[in-house]
Amino acid sequence: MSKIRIRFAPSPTGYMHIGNFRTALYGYLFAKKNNGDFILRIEDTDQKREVADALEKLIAIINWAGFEYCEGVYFEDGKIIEKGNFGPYTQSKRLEIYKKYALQLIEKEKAYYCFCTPERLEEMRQNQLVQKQAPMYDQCCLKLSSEEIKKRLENGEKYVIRQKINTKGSTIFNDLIRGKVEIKNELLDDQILLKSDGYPTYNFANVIDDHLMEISHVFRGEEYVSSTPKYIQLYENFGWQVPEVAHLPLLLNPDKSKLSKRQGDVAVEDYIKKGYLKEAIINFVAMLGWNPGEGSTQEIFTLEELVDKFDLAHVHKAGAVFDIKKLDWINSQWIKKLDFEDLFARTLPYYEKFLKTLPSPLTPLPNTGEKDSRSYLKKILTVERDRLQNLSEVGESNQFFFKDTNFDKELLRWKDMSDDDLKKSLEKSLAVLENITDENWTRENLEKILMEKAGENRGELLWPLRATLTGEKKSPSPFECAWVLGKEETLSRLKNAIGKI
RNA sequence: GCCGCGUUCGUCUAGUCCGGCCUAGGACGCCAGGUUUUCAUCCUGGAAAUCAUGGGUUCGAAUCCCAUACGCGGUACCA
Repeated sequence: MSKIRIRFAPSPTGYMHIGNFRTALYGYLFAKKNNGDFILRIEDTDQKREVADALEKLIAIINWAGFEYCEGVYFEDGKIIEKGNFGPYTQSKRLEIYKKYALQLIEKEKAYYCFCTPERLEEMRQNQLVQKQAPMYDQCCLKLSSEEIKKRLENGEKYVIRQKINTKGSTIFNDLIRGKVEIKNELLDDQILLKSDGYPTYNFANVIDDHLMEISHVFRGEEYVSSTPKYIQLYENFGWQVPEVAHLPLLLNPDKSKLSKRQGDVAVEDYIKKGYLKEAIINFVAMLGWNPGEGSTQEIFTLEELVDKFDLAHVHKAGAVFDIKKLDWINSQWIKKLDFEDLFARTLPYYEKFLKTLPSPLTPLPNTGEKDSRSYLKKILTVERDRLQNLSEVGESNQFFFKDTNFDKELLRWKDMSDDDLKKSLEKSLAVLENITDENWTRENLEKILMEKAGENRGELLWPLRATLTGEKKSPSPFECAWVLGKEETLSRLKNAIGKI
């Protein structure tokens, strides 16, 4: 058996569609699992859709996700480069190759020149639609004599090259996910292989490149199922071996239509921006259409585990609705699971962004006895970690760590406490906290000492203290807050409140 | 319209190939209780699928066969 080679072949359209991302993931998993090659090819055959920087961004996402590939297009030292023995891997650099093969097909009478204008094609299509016929090319240019073709070519007339489809019988192919698929050939259109701008269509370039690059397995979305017979005819026309194909189920909107921009975010970049970890996105997207089978109830997977467990037999045939709630849950699981320093490094940008949204952050950050704000942020993250659904929420629900709190006597009051008792409670906290030395100012100690002092009626001591420190109804425990704020800031907030009662 | 593919709790799914262990299991979400001064985390429990529908085969069907319905996809000088 020849080597397994899978390619991921995106178009640089400006962003990475999450469905496309999953195609990349499955291809990567399958290649790795089977010790095969994973290759990145760029399908930039649509000049109208060219977007600046799209290629760099696309490669950045692949790298970010950790889908290592051994051949194809790379972005290194600010430059786009290519590596591998089957290049170029950028289709716009392969125009001569496509032309050569298209001409070969014409010689074999499996393709022909077509001079029809887009206008004529559109009119024809409308007529067919009105007559309730399937829109299909009428093979008008197939009837052209070789002299006429030669003349029009010499006149510099615009042309495309069309595939001459064999419409007899039907094509049967084995889909690795769906099993046998049969499509009648009479339904196939004489599709365009080479466009008038000299670029190939996706349909043509794919076949040529997959063969030339010795791709063994083609992974692509379900939307290509009905085009597959046309590709197979192409392989057969050239006398090439047809690769194995696997058509992946679609990702769906909540209304079951194909996942689209209109109903939420579809770009991987959007999810990164919102603070979803790559581990969570990969984990989630992998489970949309695949499961480990054998009664496994495991929900959280690393990339390595996925590589180990992945198999085509458990890929679903039906599309899967993209449920953001489950992504949120998986993300929160990963936030808890990740190594703290790693998590902090990834969270820092979100903290910095958050800091900028504050109208007047405490400047400098509360005097915590720390040398820099970074260690202060670390303490906050320790406290926030279990509460985060995604990284961009950082800081938001704990703004009191960054700015002064408003004094609200009613909030401070535990049940129907009198002003006098309230004051006594805060003074008691103050007295206790004042006696704790800087080195004993740890979360554990604060909890131990305060719980001890609070005794039976913990609410009477702890509620006013927490409310004083945070100015919020719902927030982390007073121990955590006092620990993060540090001794000096904690005492200052307490004294301030006592003075106002 | 035509063609293709699909259909198990609201959602992701196990089970389907090799019928009985399925009065259909897990997870998210939801609800209730416990833990917590509060929130979150965590723990326990609950509601939630007549296995799209109808027929057939069989002692027995989510599982095999047929039909129907519904959904989605394709039908481009887009990929």
